[in-house]
Amino acid sequence: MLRITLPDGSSREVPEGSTLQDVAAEIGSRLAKQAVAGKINGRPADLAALVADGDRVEILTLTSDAGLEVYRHTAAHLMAHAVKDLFGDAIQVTIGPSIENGFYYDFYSPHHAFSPEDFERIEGRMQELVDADLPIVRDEVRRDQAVELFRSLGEEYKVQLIEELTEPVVSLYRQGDFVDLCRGPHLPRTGLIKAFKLTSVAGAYWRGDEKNAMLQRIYATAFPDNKQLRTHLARIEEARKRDHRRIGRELDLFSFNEEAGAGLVIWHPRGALLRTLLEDFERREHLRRGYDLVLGPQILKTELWQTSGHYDNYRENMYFTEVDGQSYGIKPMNCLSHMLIYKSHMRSYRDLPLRYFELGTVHRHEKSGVLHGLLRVRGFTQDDAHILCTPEQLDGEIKGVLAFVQDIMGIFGFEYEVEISTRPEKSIGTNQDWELATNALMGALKDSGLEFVINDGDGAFYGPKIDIKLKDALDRKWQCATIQCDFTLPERFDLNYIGADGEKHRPVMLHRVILGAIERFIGVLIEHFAGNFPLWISPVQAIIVNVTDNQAGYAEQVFHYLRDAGVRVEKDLRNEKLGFKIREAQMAKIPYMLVVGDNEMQSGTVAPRYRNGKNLDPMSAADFVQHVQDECSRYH
RNA sequence: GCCCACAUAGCUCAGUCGGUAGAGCGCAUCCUUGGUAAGGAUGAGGUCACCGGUUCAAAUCCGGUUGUGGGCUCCA
Repeated sequence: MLRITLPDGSSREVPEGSTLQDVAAEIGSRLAKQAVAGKINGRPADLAALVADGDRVEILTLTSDAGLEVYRHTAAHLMAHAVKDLFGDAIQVTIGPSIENGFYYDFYSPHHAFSPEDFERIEGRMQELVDADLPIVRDEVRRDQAVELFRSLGEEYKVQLIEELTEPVVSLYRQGDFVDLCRGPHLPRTGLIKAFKLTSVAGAYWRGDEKNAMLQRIYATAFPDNKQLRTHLARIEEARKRDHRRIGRELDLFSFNEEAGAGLVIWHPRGALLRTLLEDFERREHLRRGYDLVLGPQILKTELWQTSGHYDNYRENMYFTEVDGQSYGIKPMNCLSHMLIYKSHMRSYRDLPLRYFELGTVHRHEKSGVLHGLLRVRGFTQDDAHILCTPEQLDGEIKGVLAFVQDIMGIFGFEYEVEISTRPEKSIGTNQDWELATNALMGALKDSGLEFVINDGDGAFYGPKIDIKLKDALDRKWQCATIQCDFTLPERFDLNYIGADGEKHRPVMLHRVILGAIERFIGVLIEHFAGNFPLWISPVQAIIVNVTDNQAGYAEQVFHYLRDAGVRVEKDLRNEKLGFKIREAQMAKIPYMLVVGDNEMQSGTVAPRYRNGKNLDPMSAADFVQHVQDECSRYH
């Protein structure tokens, strides 16, 4: 007998030669049925794997992420099998991992571009392979044998993968006549895959390197049953409805125009108002926290961009213009004028920290393929600040920014993830600088009690950084706030201050944004609220709707009263039925509809209806102003 | 930038085999004065993204450009 340990700490005896499947059966018939794979001493393994005396054993089911991952990875093999059956030697298989909510498989297919029309055939073949219930068998062979095998199959990408492995023995998984190099584990039979769907096809570079061949990636998803699959697809459909590009058009917030140029936002009245409200909010919040408002020009001489290093490192992304033989660079970042402001005086340590804040509009020539609604544009406005301080002040300044970020995200109710990126291979600055800055960033995060992940070697070449990523409706993460230490600019611009010792010292610089780019932030904001903005930031807070023409004069009076009182109000006095006007206002997601009929006119009131359909008791216009003010102040 | 797809009225879309353009919504006018998510009638709107090619004939086929979408790479 063998003695094994289970995750709950209990131990169990099983006969010699037992597999994970046997162990599962030993524990319970239901577990045996639900098992998809397992772990032996923490390492993932097939159900067919043998257990040994003293092993720590865990059974994975579809209720765990790890189990679902195995399930989807097996589904990826199933899809590759089907594609190989249908397209044969014309294609080569490469890799196919499971991902969040699904999986993909990359194929090298130089002669056939997969299209959604192929999906049905591929799904059909997958179903046949499921129905055939093929056993999935693990096979371990020497590396050279594996190379030989895949070479004979014409699978050059697999050959390349194996040749780069260091292990003397590699594992293969076979199902029917399909064989794939794979670490595993996998489900024991193809018949266990229940619900899957191919979702999209896209190009992807081999190994994610743009110098390599372009492969074709088929995205798909798989769930334990059809109900869960349908739920997932419905959720994606729901998310599409809150796509900021769609809502932006429906609410008439902004547009793009082919004649104006790609990635250049055109703000319509309501969108421009929303943006202005955000910007006003930002100015207030920055002034409260000891920032100075500054403004720099849109274009600066090219020589200055050479001094800063942007010309050497960022030229590809910049727009240039030349007048009277003088070349200017249109600013892609706001730091330059901030450096010049610092340099405009002799600085004492008593002046520090200096916090220069600018809602700075920048232009960057982003690659055409990356543009995406408001979330990735070529012209945008950052809520940018550069903090110049002494090394001793660095820690406190970083904490101040983190607290700022938390305040603001709390006001909007955003979910976010925090990442810290450390020194990359190609970088400048001394080890001492990097250590100081990295420790300061990490220490501040720890002290702030924020959870974070470390991206080793992912920092900017000029310094480490903290990134805060918001999630959009489709669960994609978008970087908004970022805090970056910068060693180059104080150096390049020879910034200094006179310390208490009477000597010149180099200040430390922090570059930071809170919302990031206003455009991107609004994009995420739209999706977050599905266009139902909180009252304090709604471009239109209320709309007056009259029941008949009879109240038009009274409605006008109320309208002017509210507008004078600072309420962002519109009026709909058209000759339409009340229900029709309510419906339109509702679809425009306007928070309050103020109904005025004969009753209200006689009593000098309005009858507010909230966009969730609830009615408030009729109140005077003055009371409504108070009501709006109260609601706005509750939100921030 | 790369791969694939797409571009028809303000919006959402139909348009068969290449034979000269259609719907709903919206808009305008008129009727209707109606109390909380669509009242009715009539009408106007399109160089089928742009440029070129094939053809007797192009929204339709081919090439290019621009823009858009899904990804990859890159990034706020």
